[in-house]
Amino acid sequence: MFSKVNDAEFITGEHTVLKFWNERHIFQKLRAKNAGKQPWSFLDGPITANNPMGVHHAWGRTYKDSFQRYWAMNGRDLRYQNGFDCQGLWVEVEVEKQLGLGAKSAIEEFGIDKFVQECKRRVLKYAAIQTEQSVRLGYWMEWDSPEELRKLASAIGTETPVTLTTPKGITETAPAEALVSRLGNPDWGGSYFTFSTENNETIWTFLKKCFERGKVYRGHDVMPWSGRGGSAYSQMEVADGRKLTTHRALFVRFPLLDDAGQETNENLLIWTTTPWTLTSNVAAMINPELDYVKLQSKKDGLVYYFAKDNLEFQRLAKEFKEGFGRPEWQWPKGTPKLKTLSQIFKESGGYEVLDTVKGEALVGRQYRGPFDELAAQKDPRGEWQPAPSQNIAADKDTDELAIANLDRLDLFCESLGIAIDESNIQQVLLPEDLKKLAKDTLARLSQHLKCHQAGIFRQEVPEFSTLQQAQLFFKNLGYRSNILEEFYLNYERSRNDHSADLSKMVLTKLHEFLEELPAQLYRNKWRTAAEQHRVIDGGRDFKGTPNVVAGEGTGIVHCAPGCGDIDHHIGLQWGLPVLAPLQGDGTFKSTFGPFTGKNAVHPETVQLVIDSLKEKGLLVAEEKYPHIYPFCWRTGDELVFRLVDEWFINMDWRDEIMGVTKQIQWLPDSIQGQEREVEWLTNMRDWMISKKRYWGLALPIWEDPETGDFEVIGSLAELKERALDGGEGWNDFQGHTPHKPWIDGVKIRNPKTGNLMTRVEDVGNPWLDAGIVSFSTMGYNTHPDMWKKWYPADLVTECFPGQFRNWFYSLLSMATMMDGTPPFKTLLGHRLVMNEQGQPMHKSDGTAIWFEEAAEQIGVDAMRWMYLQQNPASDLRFGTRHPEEKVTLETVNGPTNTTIDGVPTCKVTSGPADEVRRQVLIPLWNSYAFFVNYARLDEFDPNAAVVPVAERPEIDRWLLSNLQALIQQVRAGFEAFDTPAACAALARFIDDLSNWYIRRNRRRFWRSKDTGDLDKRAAYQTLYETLLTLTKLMAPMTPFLAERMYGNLTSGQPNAPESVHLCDYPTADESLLDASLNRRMSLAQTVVRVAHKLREVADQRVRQPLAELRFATLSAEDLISISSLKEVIADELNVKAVSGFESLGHIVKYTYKPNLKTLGPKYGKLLNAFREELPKLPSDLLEGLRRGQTINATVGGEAVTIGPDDVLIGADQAEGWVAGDESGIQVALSTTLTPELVKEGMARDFIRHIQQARKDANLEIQQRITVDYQTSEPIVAEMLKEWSDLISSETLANEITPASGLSGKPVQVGEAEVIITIK
RNA sequence: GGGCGUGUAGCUCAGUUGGUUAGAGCGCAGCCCUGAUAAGGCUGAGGUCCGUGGUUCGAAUCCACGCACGCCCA
Repeated sequence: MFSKVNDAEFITGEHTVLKFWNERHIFQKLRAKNAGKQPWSFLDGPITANNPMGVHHAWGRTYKDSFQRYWAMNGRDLRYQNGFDCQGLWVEVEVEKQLGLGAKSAIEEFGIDKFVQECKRRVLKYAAIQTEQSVRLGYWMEWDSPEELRKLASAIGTETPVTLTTPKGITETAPAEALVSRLGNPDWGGSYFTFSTENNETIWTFLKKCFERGKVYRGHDVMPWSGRGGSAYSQMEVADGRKLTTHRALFVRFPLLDDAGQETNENLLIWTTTPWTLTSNVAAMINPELDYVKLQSKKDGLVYYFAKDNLEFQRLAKEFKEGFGRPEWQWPKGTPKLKTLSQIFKESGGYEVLDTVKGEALVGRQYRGPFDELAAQKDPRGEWQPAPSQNIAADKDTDELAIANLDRLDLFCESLGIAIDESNIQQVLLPEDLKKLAKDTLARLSQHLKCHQAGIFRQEVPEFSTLQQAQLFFKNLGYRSNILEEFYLNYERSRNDHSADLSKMVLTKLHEFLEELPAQLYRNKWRTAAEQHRVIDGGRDFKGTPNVVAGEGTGIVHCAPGCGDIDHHIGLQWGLPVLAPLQGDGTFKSTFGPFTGKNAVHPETVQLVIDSLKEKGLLVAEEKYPHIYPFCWRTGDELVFRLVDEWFINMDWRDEIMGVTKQIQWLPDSIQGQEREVEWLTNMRDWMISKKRYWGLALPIWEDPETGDFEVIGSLAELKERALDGGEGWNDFQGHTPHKPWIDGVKIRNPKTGNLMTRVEDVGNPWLDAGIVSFSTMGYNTHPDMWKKWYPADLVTECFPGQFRNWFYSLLSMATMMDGTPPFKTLLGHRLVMNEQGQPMHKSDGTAIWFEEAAEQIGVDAMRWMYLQQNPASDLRFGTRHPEEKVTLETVNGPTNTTIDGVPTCKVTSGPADEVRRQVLIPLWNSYAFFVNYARLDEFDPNAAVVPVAERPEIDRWLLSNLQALIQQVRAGFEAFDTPAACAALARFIDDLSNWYIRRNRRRFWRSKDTGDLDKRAAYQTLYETLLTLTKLMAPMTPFLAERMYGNLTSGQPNAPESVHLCDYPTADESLLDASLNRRMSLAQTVVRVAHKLREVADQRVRQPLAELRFATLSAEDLISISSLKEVIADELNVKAVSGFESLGHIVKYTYKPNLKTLGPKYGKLLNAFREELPKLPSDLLEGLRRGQTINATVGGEAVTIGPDDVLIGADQAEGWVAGDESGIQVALSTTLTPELVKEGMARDFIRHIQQARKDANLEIQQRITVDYQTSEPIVAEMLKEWSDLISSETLANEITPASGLSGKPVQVGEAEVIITIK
């Protein structure tokens, strides 16, 4: 017997279901049921275990859970392993805050070991929290018990043994560190933690493979650096610490040199706010498109170049008046307004503008640097770390440019693609040949440069389109030979002067140039900074705006590749030497003469720079310059940019990764994931895998401090062997996880030198941790059979913006290196969760919605449906958090007014969730409630003899047929990872069920209980079957609601599985699928829809019966189809008669329009004539078309043949009828009312009002009443004479009596006003 | 600067190989239905289909150029 169903109360219902699952161990039963069957492999992307979950995490987790539930119901075996991302700076930052540690040195004082244990503790704490939240979402995974995780968290860092019970029921007793290092291993079960030893060790395996292929190398990068903090900062941290400050800014001249290397009286004028960086100057950057003035100072006759716009530019004029964008950032008192350059030169004796040139003209000019006397400037290599030399060799081999012996000019020409020999060299002079020569030369230059690029410069080589462009490129590269110039001049001359000698000269110079080019390029590598000072193109940033602009400076920017981010990038592009002046503590290195040991940002250092420049006569002017500058948010010190050593993986095997990428299905299609990933792979740089921090993967790189030799170790076993074989420190390390600081004590012997090798200090990039999981979590090293079973994953899913270069990238590249295969078959990406206005939600302004706030206010089923129905390619506008409205949440553990992390809980509203409830969940629930509540009254027995479907009424067969179609659609949706399609199909079906089937069939359920007729039983059985199937279909999507409905529908059914999630997923019964029935019903629904519209037009409410509806169709078949459903139509529309006609010509005026789609191809240009003339053809002729005949007519003066398909027929207004049409079906509705019809309409109104009154009075369905009414209209009594029996039986009224003195609001019965009361 | 994508109703978005009167949901206005329904249905108002030019009998759709926005890259 079913339990009575009341309001849905979705959220408390979810709580009940959670308890039910828990108490009955449903998840465990599901796993047992499918154990050992065909696997379906899902690989979870690790969630950062550093904060509680927000609603944005729930989207992906809903996909993950729904697909797993779907495949489990299809009998597949699953791993159910969740993942936590545990290592990295994000954890360190939070732990530092928590412990009040201000700087890197503070961490070291605190103790790296204790710090690392704190990081583990935090991760375990949040893993426990996220586990609880995920359980609330209904996310079925093999979860570790949150209590066990908390137990480990509190014990970490102590030696006391702890007893851990794992999800697979194994108990182990050991110190927490040892237990934690093994979390997630296949024997224990439970979530994987990327800090586990297996995860870290598998990354070692990967890095070893990279090393064996010669891909690991040491390079460098320039990072924001805090001297006192002793650490590099991320962009985010930098943004936090910005402050307004005043620097001593300098205008400095760099004397330009002539071709012979002698100083001229011309100078570049540069400007800097960081004087200390001048010590490491290498180049000067200009913007080639900008105009530069050539200005002569009257004081000493020196000539200066700087941006023309800067001469009169009022620098910081706006900031002087308005400040720097924040109220507290006003122009500092005592700092004078900035002078224009014009003013500065006027004050020192005046100036004269000699000329204006484009920046392009300066490119390649050499100059004398401001601190060339320093040893660092004379070091031939600077800090440049060449890429592995074998790469350069390899690239040289691919240089296909055949530089043949000059004696065989013909061969050379041939290599350039010009067929010619020396005997007819005259032909070279033909303009076409010159053109071709120029074109081919440029192409060859591009190709040639690309071949020699590696290890020398990084600038992308364009396909040169002009010789000037090529020349400029070479100048940027510091190419100093004049051969190119000569070639260029000869080429220009030969275009006008066709002589064989000149022609030969062109080819000779070209040959010489190409021959010399590599030597020139490689020579640059060994030139000192002092020898290489030159003007270069400053390039553009990622937005395409030039790095160098006129305005604040001089339009010439001094470039110190070891001291600035842009400088570094541009420097690498053009192959400049990199001078790194600073040590880790922010002081100068020993190669910087008088600066050695001085702090870069100390005022004394600035003074020293100024004094030195003055002495050399290079200081043009000095000023106080206020600006926003980054400071260390911990120490308050000014940040500097510092060159740091980093470790890289050379990604020159990108083609292999692309090959793997292309074997994967990337969803959704519209996002072009594969193309994006391939594009990223095409453009990406080498992978920087190191980070100068404490908590993370210990990079398994051991270095010989003397020679710089390094080795990558592939496993702890290998390390142990090496450490015990002549190394040291293994015994002290043993018993600890391979993290800093413990691992750092292990040393190995360099077989080449016999020196001890020490591990590099760095930790790893955290994307290594996440990228290895397709190997580590499936046991690649330790459980190879298991790995073979589960690899590759059938699905991974993740929020995609950003992941193409993060997780997806690391998964793909690591799998390519490890196994050469795709780590997953399908990737389903989804976009971001936004607020209702489409804006991002922020933690800081209180608009971020926490998971539990949404779960306990919106309901998890509604949330899940929202995610699943959302197009994954679009942002989801989830809802709004109202930070000012605090609320108390009723959770499964009782009321709370804070989130799991202690934030006060606030009101959350969501339009989309309301809609889901209104359109899907409530109609479904109401359908279910309708069934259950009538079935209870009727004592319907689900086990009663089944009425064969074939014997059930057509509408039952229609519903069941539609249900089979639905099963197919939902299955197809899941299998294509297209949940929106599945949701849409379900929503449509639920609408049909509720608003068509149930509404149409209500009366079949009302008949008194002892009737016991087959028709009624058929109705119950049809609806029961449908609802039960729906619960199974929806179980993966709305697991709670489905479980509740299923539980009640199957109560007292001993053979039914105890949970909907233990059922098999429904399979369509094709024998019940009746496409023609579905089509017929859909036609009838069309007729009904049109007729409803017509009632609207005629202003006739549905309760008013009408005499007749007539319809006509294009095909006889449709006419029969609709006729078969006449009763349905009549009843639905409240008309007395429904009749089908071949033509409605007698009551309807037909309109004919040309079907352009079919006529277009046949008659093309006549179409306009068709449009005009066809409707005007004689109506008897056109009528033939309606009967399916082909007619001949004259259109546009031409004889044409028109078939029935060539016209579109519509129905227009007629007299006494209203008429309309849709999709070829014409419908006419009689509007003439007889007194009988009017009275019947009144009766229906009367019933309706009584029913409303019953409802308002909350009467039970079966309760009987008496009715009083009062009216001044005699027609009411007349109506009742005829209709009181019906009214009484419909409303369970014992009597209907006229009365007087009734109070209450009169209601409309037909035209009459009546007061009706019930009791 | 290069590549990719997007531009359709107040908002969010569909729109098939080019075809007639460009659709849906939300919101707004009105009406209707309802003894399962705190739901639902219908109608209406609301459109320079980003702009310009081209191809075509016919363009939201195809092509070219431009504009705006987004993403990726350097």
